[in-house]
Amino acid sequence: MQEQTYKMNLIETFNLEHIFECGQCFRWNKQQDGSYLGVFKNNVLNVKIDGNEIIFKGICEKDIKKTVEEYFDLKRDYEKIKKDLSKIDEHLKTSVKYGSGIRLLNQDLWETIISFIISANNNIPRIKGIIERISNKYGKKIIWNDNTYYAFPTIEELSKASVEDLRKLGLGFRDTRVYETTKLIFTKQVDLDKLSKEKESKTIKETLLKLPGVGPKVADCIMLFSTLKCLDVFPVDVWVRRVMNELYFKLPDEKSLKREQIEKLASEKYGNLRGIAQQYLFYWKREA
DNA sequence: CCACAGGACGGCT
DNA sequence: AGCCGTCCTGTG
Repeated sequence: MQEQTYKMNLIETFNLEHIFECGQCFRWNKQQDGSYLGVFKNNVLNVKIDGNEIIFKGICEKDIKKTVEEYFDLKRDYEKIKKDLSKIDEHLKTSVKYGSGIRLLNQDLWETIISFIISANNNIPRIKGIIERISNKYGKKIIWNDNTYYAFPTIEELSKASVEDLRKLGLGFRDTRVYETTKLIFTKQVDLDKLSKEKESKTIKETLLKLPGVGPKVADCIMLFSTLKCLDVFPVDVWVRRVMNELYFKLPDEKSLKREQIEKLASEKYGNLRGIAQQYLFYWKREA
């Protein structure tokens, strides 16, 4: 495959750190020169800010412009979203200002499912390591500039892995969850193509919850960070619980609210864009 | 060496 | 229905 380049003017709603360090992805790494390099599908891409330009360069299966527009959610009007969210209250206004360059990536559904099953009870460096090892072992090799990269394995490729294989790669107790989920998806007992066509968030979530290792939080992350792009979910992890409690309830850390109560509040307060609101709040509190 | 951090799940009430 | 111990590994 041939190297391609695409350049566009830098916009307010595009910041490398905000996009890649807000917890939505695990295969992007900062380089010496401040650019980021990542693998998604069969693409290897470098993204660099140079003065007033964003430069995308790498190996792409399809046209790089189309690939980038889709993956970086460039067709969505984040300026409008930020304006709307900022009107809601001061907390949101502050967090939107803080994470002004956040965009929600359109990541491959299959990869996102497995990645977030691995994320359960886990920290980001370890999650990244596990996904890297899975890709190195089961994914297709991609060579660019004499460097070797590995795509995330396809459903079929990962279905070759046994529970023991997965355990050796450091998944811990998540090995059986990944194994069973892969089997359900490979045999189409859970059909991802059908799921992708489904429109109702409620129905999508019900289906995702059938997968071993997918609970309420992981399901919400999959819906928000993949091509499913349901913006009307509100993933509640310990950090979000802390932020919401701190901002709106000020209960002692021990007696913080239940997930359902936080979801309800988010739904009432933030409406159908609450998924994006969650990202601004999360990034803000996590970094600051 | 032990304590802790991080969601799903199953067993219990 | 809700609560709680357990699952595994890296870090301090």
